[in-house]
Amino acid sequence: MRKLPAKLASQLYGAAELIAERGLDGTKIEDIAEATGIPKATIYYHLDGKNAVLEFLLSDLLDMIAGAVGVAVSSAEDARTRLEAAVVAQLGVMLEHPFLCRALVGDLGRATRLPELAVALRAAFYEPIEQLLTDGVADGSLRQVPNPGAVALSVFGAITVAGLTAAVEGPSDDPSADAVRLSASITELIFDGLAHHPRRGDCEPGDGPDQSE
Amino acid sequence: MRKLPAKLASQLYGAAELIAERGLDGTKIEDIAEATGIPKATIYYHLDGKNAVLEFLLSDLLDMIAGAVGVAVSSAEDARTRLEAAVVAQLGVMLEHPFLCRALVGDLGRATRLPELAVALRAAFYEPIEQLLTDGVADGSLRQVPNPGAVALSVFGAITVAGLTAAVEGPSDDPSADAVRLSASITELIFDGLAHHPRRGDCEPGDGPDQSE
DNA sequence: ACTGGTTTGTAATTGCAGTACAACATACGA
DNA sequence: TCGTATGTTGTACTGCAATTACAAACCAGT
Repeated sequence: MRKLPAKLASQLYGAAELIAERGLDGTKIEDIAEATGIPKATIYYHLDGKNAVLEFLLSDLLDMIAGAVGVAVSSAEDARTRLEAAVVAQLGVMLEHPFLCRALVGDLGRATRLPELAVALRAAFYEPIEQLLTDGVADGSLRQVPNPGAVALSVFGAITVAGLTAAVEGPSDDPSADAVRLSASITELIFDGLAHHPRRGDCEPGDGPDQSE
Repeated sequence: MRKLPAKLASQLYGAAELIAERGLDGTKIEDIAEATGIPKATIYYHLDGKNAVLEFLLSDLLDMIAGAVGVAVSSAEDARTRLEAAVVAQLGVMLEHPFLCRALVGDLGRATRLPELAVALRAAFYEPIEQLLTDGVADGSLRQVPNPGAVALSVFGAITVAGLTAAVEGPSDDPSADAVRLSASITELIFDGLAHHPRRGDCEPGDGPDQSE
């Protein structure tokens, strides 16, 4: 796993769509060779096999996500605001790279079984959120919940599943606009929930039925 | 895909742990034969191949989930209450069958590429939630959101990711107690959100900071 | 031109899924 | 009891595709 020459790296992306479409199993090394223009022997010279191709592509995606989220998270705002920014950032990268996302979903199992990727996955998706939730409690922008771990996981799930689904459903014309739209829905859910309650600040008891519970 | 004799079906479960551990790729048909005690030739007599083994195991899991959720959903309560029950039901089944869940995560890609399973997946996980959200708006127990589809997807993601992770992390001594605990965290998130706000009914403006937005 | 890394074509080699088939078992009605 | 249909299983075989081996270029830099 030496560092792959840049030219080859860029050619390898030509295999992303193929893998996304058919899964790694359904993709022969020969197909990858043909799609990328890199001969089989050369692929094997640089990479350890088919898995390594996937690993390369996905770790790149995860790095991009981790990077974008990292920027979003390190602003000076309160945690709630940074969480919103992180969601937009994460979805932005995902929608920007639908094929890689599809490949990720399609070979998630393999990905989690490749140790490096499993770590990168956590780092890209889960850890920033977990951190923001605890930050939010500290700076008062988010409320304290009884079981932060489980909640962080659910938030992570909400964002990631929505993003992956959107990415899988179809490449969009304007990924970043879609990312903003989608993240608005998600943040509304995770901040305000689905129950009826007065919005922050206003307080009309007539707003929702209040019998039960 | 005739209907597999009950005895074989039960033996097949012996392969779940193996597949969960190593993935379907890493599991040879011979291994499955050995683990289940069903000879290879017999497996091929009844099933169409390795994928069919996974398909059998997972469709069974999905049926169980769909069944349990179906019961939870069809009570006479309001949608919000039924959604809580559905979450408990879904998590209950998942935690009851950690190996199957691990196999599901591990071979999600394959699963979504097997048409029958893809449908069963939607039916077990996503559709009941989507339905409950619209029901909830109708009966007033949940509020209307701007983009119901995206929100349903996020709710689905929140529940499912939390459940799968819990199932993957390790078999528990008391699955149903864990399911209740976990579902409490999740429902709190999806109903009340993470922002500070007065709980339904009470209304102290001093409760949360109110400057921004 | 020499050396050490790359690149690539062309064979092997290997492992495993899936298939073929024959022998055997079991059930059940005639 | 026999015959037939259906299931069970061992064994050998086929075929595909991943991986490896290797030799012949190629391309710096010195």
